[in-house]
Amino acid sequence: MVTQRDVAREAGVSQATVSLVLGGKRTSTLPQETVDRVLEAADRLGYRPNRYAQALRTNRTQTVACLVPDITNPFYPALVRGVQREAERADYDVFVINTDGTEERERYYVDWARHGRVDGVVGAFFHLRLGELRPLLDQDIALVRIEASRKQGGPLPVDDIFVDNRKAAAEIGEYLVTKGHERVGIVAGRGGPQRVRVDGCREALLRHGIEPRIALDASFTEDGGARAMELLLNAPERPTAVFAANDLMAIGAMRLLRTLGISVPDDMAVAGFDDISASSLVTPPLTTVAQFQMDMGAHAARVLIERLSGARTGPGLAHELRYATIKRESA
Amino acid sequence: MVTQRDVAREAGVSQATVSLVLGGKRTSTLPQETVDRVLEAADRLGYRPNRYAQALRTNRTQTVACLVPDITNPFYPALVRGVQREAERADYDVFVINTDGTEERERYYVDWARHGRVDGVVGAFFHLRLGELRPLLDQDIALVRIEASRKQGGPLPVDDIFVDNRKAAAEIGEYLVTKGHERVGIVAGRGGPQRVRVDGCREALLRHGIEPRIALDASFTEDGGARAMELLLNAPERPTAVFAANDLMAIGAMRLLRTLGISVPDDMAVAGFDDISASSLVTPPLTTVAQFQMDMGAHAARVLIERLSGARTGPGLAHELRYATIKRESA
DNA sequence: ACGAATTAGTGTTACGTATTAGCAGAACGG
DNA sequence: CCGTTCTGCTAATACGTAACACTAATTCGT
Repeated sequence: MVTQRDVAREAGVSQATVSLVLGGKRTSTLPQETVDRVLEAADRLGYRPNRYAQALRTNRTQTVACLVPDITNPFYPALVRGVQREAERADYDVFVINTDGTEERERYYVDWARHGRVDGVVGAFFHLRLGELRPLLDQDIALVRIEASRKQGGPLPVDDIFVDNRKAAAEIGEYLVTKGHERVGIVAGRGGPQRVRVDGCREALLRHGIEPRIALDASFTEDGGARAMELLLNAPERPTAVFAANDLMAIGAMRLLRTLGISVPDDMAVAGFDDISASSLVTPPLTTVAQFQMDMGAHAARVLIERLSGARTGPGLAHELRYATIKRESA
Repeated sequence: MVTQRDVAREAGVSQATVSLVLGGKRTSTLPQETVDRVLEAADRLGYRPNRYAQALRTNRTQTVACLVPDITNPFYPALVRGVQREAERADYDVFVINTDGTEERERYYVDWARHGRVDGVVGAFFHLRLGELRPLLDQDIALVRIEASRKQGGPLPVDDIFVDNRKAAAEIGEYLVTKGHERVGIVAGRGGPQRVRVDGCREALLRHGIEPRIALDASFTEDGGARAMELLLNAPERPTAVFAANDLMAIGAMRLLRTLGISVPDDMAVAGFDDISASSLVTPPLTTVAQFQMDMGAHAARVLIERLSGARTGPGLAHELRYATIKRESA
């Protein structure tokens, strides 16, 4: 392992000089000749800075954490990829952490992040509120959140990246109404961003005098979607359309409908949310809301890195990103 | 930030003693009373070791890297999750890196890993051979590879985790034959694990006197699958069944077939490989080979950590993991 | 009773880097 | 010609930890 001392010996200067040259600081305006000599020596020996020594000295780790509920949830890989792309550009490494969307693990990893392993965090939190994230800021760790609705900005330097899930869900609700549906069901999991989606859709329907029947299931997976769908089917006044708060649940619902011989969209229209890759592949293809996760991750990382470099200061901003309703054949 | 010095002051001992106690080494068998006092002080102050200082001192980073082509490829998230689960258990953090399956990026990140940021690497390499990975070993960085076929083990301490893709693909070939198909096409991308899949299926077919027509496309995506399928359709003696070397290509092929009004499986049987989550959701559900990616990742991480802890030594082993052919409705 | 062995620690150092303080010599001003 | 200001560098230090080499006090063996 080549150190600055080795480079210094090779170039006939001191370690301090090597550090000055490689640090790139113009504080002590070294003559070009010396700079060249050092750079050439470093290159010849294949010098690479020891990030751990740098971190110990500077308290900067060139590392960020990306906290997501579960990388195997098809919503998150693209988001993570976006973060990684921008982080790589700025020479940061990325720890990817799964919180499972549990409060315990969210807490655990916020605490973990507080203890010097990272300079900043991009996180999608299901449980933790700003107050509980504050210890991060106190430790001078930058934080960008991925959110499902606009949070009112306080004075803290926490940026939010969000897609207006409420509005998007409302758009789906409106769409179902324009399609002539008068009895609409909503299928959702508990917690996470599901709540605002349910609310948004419901509000839109109420504006048209439609009170949707809402079926919740503990888990927002295919099975959960099927179970919740079953609840709706067994209730009196079966709906003619259903909005599922995410695509997995929508697909689970569609599967149940198929086994029961209920045709989609003729007997039951189905719409989802997220536009996971499977959504365009199922039969019929799913009407849903796309969120451009890669953009979200990339934007989050850019903002985080601006905070870290000092290019961005002051209270955090809410960055609204676009969505798109994708009308396919299921509704 | 609480350091050992703070704990030492609180407990009325020296920093060296704190290090001994927390290091857990029984070298100098301290009396329980002192141990308790130190532990209690550490707990009271909320001491957390500074990993960067530890790394600088010990050359051990408690960090591993997981190199995959692309986290947004549905094959990899579960694999990554498996790695993370086992790494977390052993108190390692995980850098997740996307190589895009390009030689340039694979090289770049092998070089990156050589420079002290990680203790070990779990990697799925498309291009780099053992010789090019050797620098890692020379730097005493452990390496476990994710492979698609058994590699003959040399003396190097590199473990391979693999599923016998050749055999699995052969099984699909056999299955198509038992279904009565006599003209079979194969659709695949170039490079990566696709080659052994193509070979395995082809060999099985040849054993039954069937020479498959093979259509390659540069990219192993849906679009690539559709393009390759088109080649097969335009050729004389159109096949009655097609094996796609991964599910994305199979799904792309099925999509094209649907637009052309060719019924699956009646006019054209389709089989894939990987069992990505979308495969069970498409219509008709796809016959394919499941690989239990989470197990692969977890096993890889366990082996890696055994290497790091010294629990495993000597030449690397090839660890064969199970697969399962999943017969659904598409073939 | 006395040397040897054990116990219970401590002092010190090194890891590789960034940074501050400062030094020797040259250039400069008057 | 002497004091001042640059220029071009270096010595020293600190970051937090692990581990080696010690020591002082106690216990043990015979």
